[in-house]
Amino acid sequence: MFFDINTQNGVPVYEQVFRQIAFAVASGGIEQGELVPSVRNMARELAINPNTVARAYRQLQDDGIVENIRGSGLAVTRTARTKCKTLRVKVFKKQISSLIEDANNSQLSLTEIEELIDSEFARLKKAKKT
Amino acid sequence: MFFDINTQNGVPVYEQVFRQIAFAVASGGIEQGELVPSVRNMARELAINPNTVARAYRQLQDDGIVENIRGSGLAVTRTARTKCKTLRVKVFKKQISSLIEDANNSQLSLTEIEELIDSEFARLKKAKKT
DNA sequence: TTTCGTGTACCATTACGGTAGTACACACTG
DNA sequence: CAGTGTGTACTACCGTAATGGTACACGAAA
Repeated sequence: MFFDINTQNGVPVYEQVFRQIAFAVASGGIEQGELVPSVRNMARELAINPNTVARAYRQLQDDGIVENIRGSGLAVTRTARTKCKTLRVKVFKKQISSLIEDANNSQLSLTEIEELIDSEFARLKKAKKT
Repeated sequence: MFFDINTQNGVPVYEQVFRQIAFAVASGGIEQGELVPSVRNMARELAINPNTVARAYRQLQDDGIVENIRGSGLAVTRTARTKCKTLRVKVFKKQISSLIEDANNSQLSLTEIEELIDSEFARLKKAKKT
């Protein structure tokens, strides 16, 4: 399991841990029923405080991605993979919605916004080919 | 000139002042060459600290929307209206770019992202009609 | 039972953003 | 020149988010 933590980019460490676990689950890097690394192991490996890891794990529990097996650790739930995906979609919807709304509230028409997004996609697709 | 400040929604006060001035300029509410309300007047009117207003004004200067006429106040620049628009577009591009990139980095394909955005637009257009 | 490894709750510390208070330099106006 | 109104720099305070340190409760394993 490879994780890398960047403390310089403004994204909270616990958030990075959360995302990377969720990503590993979604992409099949961790199977259902499997235990995630213990709070302390993970903390040692990443050279961060156990409590920071615990915070990420708590969030994973709140979202139903892992569950507490008392005395053993945290296991990936049966529905985790689906949940990761729908959760991601949900978050994205919220973000895109508020972004568009903001833009529309400050002198950008829906048409203009659509054009800007289209050109961004064109850029990305082109970049991917190379 | 009507401004309303909301201290409960998490958006910094200075940011709200900045946006509302920029919006007023972009929509023609304040003409070029016109002076914006003085730091102290604006502060009194909104019942906030002059320094908070000053911070917003400084940002407006940095973006070339107003300029300092020593002893008189801050005047809307000749190019302000254009600048407001291009600035807004620039900000939006940056936001949409990082949003899409993030999503694409976590199990969402470009195609899926495009579909999500499309459905969001459909929702908005429908909402606008009513 | 004893030992060890789980997660977790609680509190302290730190860092940072936002805001406020004060004092200053300058230019217009009379 | 005197007085008033500009913006601005400097400093300090406050709240909150992020992280770290410690102690606890519980279950598995020997």
